[in-house]
This record gives sequence, structure tokens and C-alpha cells, in this order.
Amino acid sequence: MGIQERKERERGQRRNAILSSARTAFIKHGLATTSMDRIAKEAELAKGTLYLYFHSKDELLMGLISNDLEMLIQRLMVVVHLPLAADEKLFRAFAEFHSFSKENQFFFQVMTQLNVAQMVGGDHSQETLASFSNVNQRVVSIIQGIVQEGVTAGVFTLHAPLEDVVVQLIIAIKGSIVILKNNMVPPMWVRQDEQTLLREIVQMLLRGISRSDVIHKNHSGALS
Amino acid sequence: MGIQERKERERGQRRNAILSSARTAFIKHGLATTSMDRIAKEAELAKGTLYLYFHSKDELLMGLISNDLEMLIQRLMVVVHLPLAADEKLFRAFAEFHSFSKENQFFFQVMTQLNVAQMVGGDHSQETLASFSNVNQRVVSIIQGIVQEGVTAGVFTLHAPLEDVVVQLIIAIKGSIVILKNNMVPPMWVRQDEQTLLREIVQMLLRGISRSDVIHKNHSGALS
DNA sequence: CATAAGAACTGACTGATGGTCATATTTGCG
DNA sequence: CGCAAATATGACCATCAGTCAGTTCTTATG
Repeated sequence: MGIQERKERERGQRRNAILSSARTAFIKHGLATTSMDRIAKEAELAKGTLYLYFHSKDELLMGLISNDLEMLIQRLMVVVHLPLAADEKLFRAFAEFHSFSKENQFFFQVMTQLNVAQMVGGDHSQETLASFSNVNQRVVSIIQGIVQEGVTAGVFTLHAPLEDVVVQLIIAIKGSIVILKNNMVPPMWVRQDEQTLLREIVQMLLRGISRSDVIHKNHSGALS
Repeated sequence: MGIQERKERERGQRRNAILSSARTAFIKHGLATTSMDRIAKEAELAKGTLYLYFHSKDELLMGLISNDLEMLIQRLMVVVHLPLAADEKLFRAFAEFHSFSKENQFFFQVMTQLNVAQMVGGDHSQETLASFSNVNQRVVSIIQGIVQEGVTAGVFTLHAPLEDVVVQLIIAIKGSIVILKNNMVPPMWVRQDEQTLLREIVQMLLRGISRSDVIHKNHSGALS
């Protein structure tokens, strides 16, 4: 039945159209001041219609984040295939995190408003949650691949199982970016520009898993 | 004029009573579901009265956080005066951050709802902001003292100015805790328990500023 | 084509919340 | 006491996420 398929496709398109309008609205008016009404207006739909595609505002936000993460993954994949040493590659990967955080201003702000664990328990669409988990898992896998490469090449020495170290790295970087992007520290604290500060945090972490004899290696690549 | 002084004192007491009631209300009902009305009820005051002491809910939350930080500072001071090597001391200091985060569940959740930079611009009480900045500054100073001690003793080798490294450390740790306490990662990611995970992040960071020849030092102290 | 079943959409409405303000009460003092 | 300033009140307002009875559009069938 071609009609069934077309309907499904159209439904997906409308969903994406809503997400796209939501992003436009957020960029126009800022995250805090964008209500569901505004998103509906931007999408030229009634508010009620939004709730036919997303069970809640949180779910809509999660949809936005998933799409963004997809883009990040694309860029990480490019880094993975660069002909570089693992430590340099990892450094570049986290640099992508940062440039991603600059180009997707809302991503890290949205993240602070989302309680993932809470949503898992709620009556949210399994589809949205599954897609979110999936995309997150792929990010982990990519970083894990690079670290593994470094271990094999003898560049890294891990003090904990690979899987754990990777999660630790991601949490530390992600957390730092969240803090910075949401102004959770008094502005006078931060004497360095954000880019430098973040680069040095990454360097500190990488020195923490590097073999002693490469500890002074200069990661001169820009973290931008 | 003793009356003037008494009034000021009473005003301060009332302010503290409100903060105390707010904390009680948060513990009773959770952060997300505690409204200004509930806090007012808990404090046995009308809602309007709260606004005579705090310009906004944000400012009230900031008041709570400031008080909490005061407690953290007390505990950090104890660590500072322990007869330990600098690296061990720093490790213990961050362990205090973590136990603090366990005992003050709301601190790190409140933090995600506070845009400090935004408040600085707004019409918020200078007093509250000044107190908040002050207490934050003291935390930085304490950590800075420990790191300086380590540099002098030759335990640490810094790759950036002292002030910057300290802010980097704090942002990375604080960020990690924020991520964990607010469930900003899919639960299935985190295979380790929170305490171990955080301890290993701290260890990674500390190896990143340690002299190579002490790199394998085992920080066995519990991060609890 | 006519019509019925149902999918998609609508927007007025609800309940809750942060914040305001005209009014009322309490306090300090001549 | 009488009056002014400080303090407290709670009805009220605007806004927002989310609901749902009713409307409009689409498609299958006689």
C-alpha cells in the first residue's frame, strides 16, 4: 500500500518541519522566552497539533538535540579518518565538541533543562528515546575507537577499563562546556577566553592518560 | 540607635528564616515542584513578603547556594590544614566537593537553573550578588593555595598560569558533578557508580598536572 | 459521485506559577 | 494618643504547558 507509506513519510516530514520551526523560533527569541505557542506560530500550526507529534516540550527539545548530535557525529567521523596519531586525533575530536557548542548555541542550554533519567521513566515516545540513546551511543563508540587506537599504539596508558575512561572523558568535557555555556560561574572568574580555557582542560585530561614520555607533547592544534 | 541595629538584625533573621523554610520545602517536595507559594506557606508568610527580602526566585536560590558554599568552605579549610602532600590534599579537596554534592542534593540542581551572568546585568540586590561572588572567590583561593603548595614542593608542573589552572580544575569537576546530578547522560552510559567515576576523573586531571615521576602515585583515599 | 470512517488539525480552556500592588497591620516616637 | 514609616498581605495579572471537544481534510467503498 503506497498510501500508507506516503502518510508515514509525510508524518516524518511534518515532524521535521516542526523541529526546524522550533529551531528558528529559538534563534529568533532565545531559549527561555520561546513557548510552545510561539513554536506553533512559527510552524503555522495550532499548538494542539504539536502535541500530536511530541508528547511534551521536553520530547521536542530532545528531538532537536538528537538532530544536532547527528551533525556532530558526521564531523567526528571525519576526524577519525584523519591520518593522525591517536592523541592528536582525540584532541581534535574534543575540539569538534567545542566548535559544535559554538555553532549550536542551544544544544548545551537545552541539555541543562532535560532530565534524561526522568524521561525514561515517563510516558514519552519510545522512538524519540531510542533515537536519543542511539545517537549518544555512537558518540561514545567513536571516542572509544580513538582511545583504543592510542592504547594499541602505546600512546595512552589507561588507569581504568577503556569503556569507563571514555565516559569519564566525555562527562568532564561536556560538563565543562555546560558550565561555560550556561554562565554557571561568576564571569570574573574566567580570565581566559572560553576556547583557550577549554583547550587547556582537554590537554590536562589527555596528559592524564598519556604515557609519561609523551607528556610534554604540544597539542598546538586550535580548539575551535 | 539600638533600634536601628535591632531592626537590621531582625531583617537578617527573617531573611535566614525564609531561606531555611525554602530549604525545608525543597527537601519535602523536590526542587521542580516547589513554588514561591509553597515556600511562603512553609515560612508562614504571604508570598508578597518573600519579595521584600528577595527580588526574584533566582535571587532566593542564589541565597541558598551561598549559604551552602559557606559550609563547603569550612570543610575545605579542614583539608588545607591536614599534614599531607599537595597532590593528596588536592585530591581530598575534590573529594569534599563530591561528598558535599551528596549531602546538598539541591545545590548542583539549583546551579543549573541559575544564569549568573544574566543576574549580574539585572536589577538584583547587589548584596546577594556580592556575597555570592565572595564565597565563590574564597573557594578558588583555597584550591589555588593547595596547587601553589604543590608547585613549590615540586609535585605539580603547570602548563598554564596558576590562576587559570585552578579555574580549569574547578570547572571540570563542577561540570562533571552537574552532569551526573542532573542526569544529563543516558543512564546506561554510566557503568561505574558515581563516586568511583568522579574519583577517576579527578585522578585523570591530577595526573595532568603532576610531575612525570609521580604519575603513578596511587590516590587511594576514598572520594566519598 | 456520494458517503461514511477515520486521520489530522484546531484553539478555547484549565490549572499552576512567578511576580505585582493597593490595602491593611504593626512599630517607633513625639 | 496620633501619626508616619516600615512591614506584611493576598487577590490579582500575565504567561505557559498541556488538554480535548469539535471541525476539516483524506481516503476507501458502494
